[in-house]
Amino acid sequence: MTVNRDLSACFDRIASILEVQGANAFKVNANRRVARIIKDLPGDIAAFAGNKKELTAIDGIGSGSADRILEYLDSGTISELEELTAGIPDGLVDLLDVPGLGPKTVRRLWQEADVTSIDTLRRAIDDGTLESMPRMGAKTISNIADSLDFMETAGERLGIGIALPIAEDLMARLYEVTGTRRIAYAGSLRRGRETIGDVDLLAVTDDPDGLAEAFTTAPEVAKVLAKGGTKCSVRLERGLQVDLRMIAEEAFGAGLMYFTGSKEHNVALRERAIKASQRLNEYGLFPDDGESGTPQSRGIKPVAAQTEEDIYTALKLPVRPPELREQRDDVESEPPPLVEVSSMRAELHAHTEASDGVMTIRELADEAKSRGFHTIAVTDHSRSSVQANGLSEDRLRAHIDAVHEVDAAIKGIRVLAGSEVDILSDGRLDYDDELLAMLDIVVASPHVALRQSSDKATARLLAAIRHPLVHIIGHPTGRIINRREGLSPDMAALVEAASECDTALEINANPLRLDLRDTHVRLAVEAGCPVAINTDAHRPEDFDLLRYGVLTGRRGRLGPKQCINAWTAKRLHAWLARKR
DNA sequence: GCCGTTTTCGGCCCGACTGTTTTCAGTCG
Repeated sequence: MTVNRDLSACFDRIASILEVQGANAFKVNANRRVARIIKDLPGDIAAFAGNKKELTAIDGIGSGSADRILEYLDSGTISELEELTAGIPDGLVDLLDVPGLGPKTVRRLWQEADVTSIDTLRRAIDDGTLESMPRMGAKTISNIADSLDFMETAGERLGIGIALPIAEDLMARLYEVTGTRRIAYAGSLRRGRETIGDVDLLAVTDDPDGLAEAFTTAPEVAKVLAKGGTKCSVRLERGLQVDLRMIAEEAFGAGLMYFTGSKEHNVALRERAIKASQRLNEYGLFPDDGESGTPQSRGIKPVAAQTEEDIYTALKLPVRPPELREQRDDVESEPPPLVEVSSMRAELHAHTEASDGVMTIRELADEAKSRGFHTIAVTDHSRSSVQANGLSEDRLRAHIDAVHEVDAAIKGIRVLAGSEVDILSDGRLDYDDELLAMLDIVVASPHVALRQSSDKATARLLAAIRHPLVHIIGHPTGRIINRREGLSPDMAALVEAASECDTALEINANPLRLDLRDTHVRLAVEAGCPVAINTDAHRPEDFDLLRYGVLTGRRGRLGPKQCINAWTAKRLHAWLARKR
């Protein structure tokens, strides 16, 4: 799948160079769109080799892009990209990454001040070259310098597990401000993406100035980027940008929809509106009278604006949950029913102090019961996971008895004796079948050899999926977001085998993992294989991570019928018993 | 570059904020 990423980067680069060269903006966008399509493709782009017809069947990929994709798959290069690259200095495209610098400015910097890279830009600021350029005042130069400083310290996008609590804390603070009536988060956070670039907050308030003041002077704010009557933008100390938009209560739905995006979804909705002689913006859906000027500024009453549901309905479209607004489906397609946190009834992957958790079996069971679950599986690590205090065979036998004792003693929840068994690098499991057969549930997970080849990883995971005693494959790729790539198996082959063998693939809800990832979940859903959402709890508070797994499931179109944690106790236990 | 129930050309989403200049271009989302 690294081919997808590399090829996607090629199209992004083509777009960037064209942009700096001043090419038609729509041409630039078309290339960006192709880059995005390839990056989001759940399967390997190499599967399209030699098949132009299937490529152009994808919305957004035309004849020209298809040719360039085929050329890349055939030769590893795109001649057009090489020509474009030869026409500009190395490093020029990097300047587009500087916040506040766009293609027009980069072009001017290059042609008028001989700035061709981040380094030469820094020098041009230091030696005063920039000051001599027209439309380059002290404030602009100071902002560019700040951006360069910011880039040196800023890391990657923040994980949703960090960004969401930050947003919730900030929202709680803004709720305290007099006059605040409503606060919501939008953007990629609301769509449940695994990483977040910036946070969008929407507010309804009787005192916009007071709220803007409170927001921009909050203690965690490091820099105020913008402060206007309806929009403020700040950067927090840990680098996260937060935008606050103040909107009217009667247009809350329109604002929420607009700022939730995705951008591509918004474009699709606007195009839909235009076809119906309407105009859609963040203030509402308006009839288009053909006059110039914004409809809201001319006193035109919106057709819909109060809620998102009103707007979708007025556009004659099905209401789409935020997680499915990445524009991977046509806006007209009916979204399927999706899993919800409240529909989760079982936790099937959790640890106790026997391996690397902190709870006793009883404490784990009590915690699960307090969450309203009908089943909790005790799945401590197996013997090879030495770093996690994995259980020897003898310890596991004693542990099984201890779990069954708690199960007999506690009322209102079933406590299953299980194990998170290592899938060894060659696909064998870490315990003998005889011992595995004594367990109520087996979660098999890869923990070591996470850099092996795609072919080996596929064979390894297929062996575990097909093992007659395995119920669930835990965190199938072993990736850690922003830290470790993990395995890249042929996911299409895995979900097909999982479907045949009735083995569940896990969405590990830990926000550092989210593994399966959303695009993999979608493949699993399409293949019809069972999917589990587990928190992999080591501490009581880890049960709260469930929401991240549910968001990921929803982004993959996972419904409660296919999610084994949402099943009734009777159905789940019957399903587990079939592999015993 | 892509697209098409207005189809092979002509259009392609829309508004806020900033900085600099004095009416708007550029950037961003």
